Amino acid sequence: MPPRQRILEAARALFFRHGIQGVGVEAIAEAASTNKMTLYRHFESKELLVAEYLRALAAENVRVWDDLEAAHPGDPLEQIKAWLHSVGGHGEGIDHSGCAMMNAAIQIADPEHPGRKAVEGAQRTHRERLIGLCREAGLRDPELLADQLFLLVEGSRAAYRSAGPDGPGSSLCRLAGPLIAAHQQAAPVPAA
Amino acid sequence: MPPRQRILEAARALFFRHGIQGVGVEAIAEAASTNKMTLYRHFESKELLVAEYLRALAAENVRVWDDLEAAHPGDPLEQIKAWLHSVGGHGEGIDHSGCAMMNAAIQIADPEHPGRKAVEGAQRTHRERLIGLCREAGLRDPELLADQLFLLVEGSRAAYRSAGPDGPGSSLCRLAGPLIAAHQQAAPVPAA
DNA sequence: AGTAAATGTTACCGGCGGGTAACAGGATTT
DNA sequence: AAATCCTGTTACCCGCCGGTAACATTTACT
Repeated sequence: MPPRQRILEAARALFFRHGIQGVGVEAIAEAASTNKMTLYRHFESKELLVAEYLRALAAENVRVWDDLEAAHPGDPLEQIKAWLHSVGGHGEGIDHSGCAMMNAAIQIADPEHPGRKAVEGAQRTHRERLIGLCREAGLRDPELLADQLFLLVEGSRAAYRSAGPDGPGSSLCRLAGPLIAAHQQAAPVPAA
Repeated sequence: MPPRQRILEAARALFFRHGIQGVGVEAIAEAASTNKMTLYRHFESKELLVAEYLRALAAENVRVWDDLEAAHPGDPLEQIKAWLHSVGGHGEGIDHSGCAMMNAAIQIADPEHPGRKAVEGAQRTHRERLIGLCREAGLRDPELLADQLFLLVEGSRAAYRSAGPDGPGSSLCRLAGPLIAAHQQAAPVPAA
């Protein structure tokens, strides 16, 4: 396996565990079974390494969506549900890329950091894809529902960090289910 | 104003702008119109300063709830709506303490950090208070609705960081409104 | 084989950040 | 006025971290 890929993989694992600012380049190189020098032959600086790490994260994020589409072709509603299940459950097989994305968005305070564009772009395409799926599924108020689900998922990730795996974020499907069901009805919610 | 309070206030401002790891003790002291030495006479270490900063944040968080209760006595539903409005809108007058709480939860990777207990406790009481209000308001499925609102708000804060003030987090009230309305009906949501 | 490219190794630099020592000045109490 | 407490100032230590130089080593290509 080429060292560049090993470095990105090691960076990913360490960034997720200790935070972006919490890990030094030397630790990354060591975890990648190489040294600082070769790291700097592949990446100009730590900033750009972080940026590329985030781009890779974004790429994997869309890959998750593509896999879901391949698993449930022509069934957008099932894709949404499968996605909720893949980010909301606990145990193994969970997609943590979105969570890592959110961590990066918070840990990178500098608005000029090259990684911020990657994060913002990923979140944007993420949301648009969700809106598209809600629309394809023929759900009422697709934009509204998509934003609700989007925030629910982001909140679930945040709660995972602050309340642990047993917090309110663990029951994403239970929380999102009635929301989706409410948008499957033909009539809008009656006013109070 | 006593230096201890000035330091906490300066720390709060700087932590919010540049992140906890992004600001050094010297910058905090300088922003508090004092120096590093007096800072260390009031706080054993940066870790403990952070912990106390988070405790103060948690205290202000419950104060916000108390203010809401005082503003709408005996009307839990209005308290909830006012709270959503205070964290969801943009411009001035927004409560950023919860957002700072979430930032801290993500920026502090070390599970042994003394500030983590403050964060976890704050989130717990926060959620419990929300559940209590939903129950008092006579809403259906108060725990479910409370968790939905909780995640929606957390997600809104996260989106604020990754998508800016005009992202999906800006329309919290619009997103949460139908959710609350759905729980005001007597009959449960019909199965699909 | 021989050459070029990529990798490994060591040592180093400069800066910064957390934390402390020692002393000087100001305020308060009795 | 004396003693005490709190504050301000300066200087310093140590370790880490981002980044680089120089050279040795291996790999790969032809």
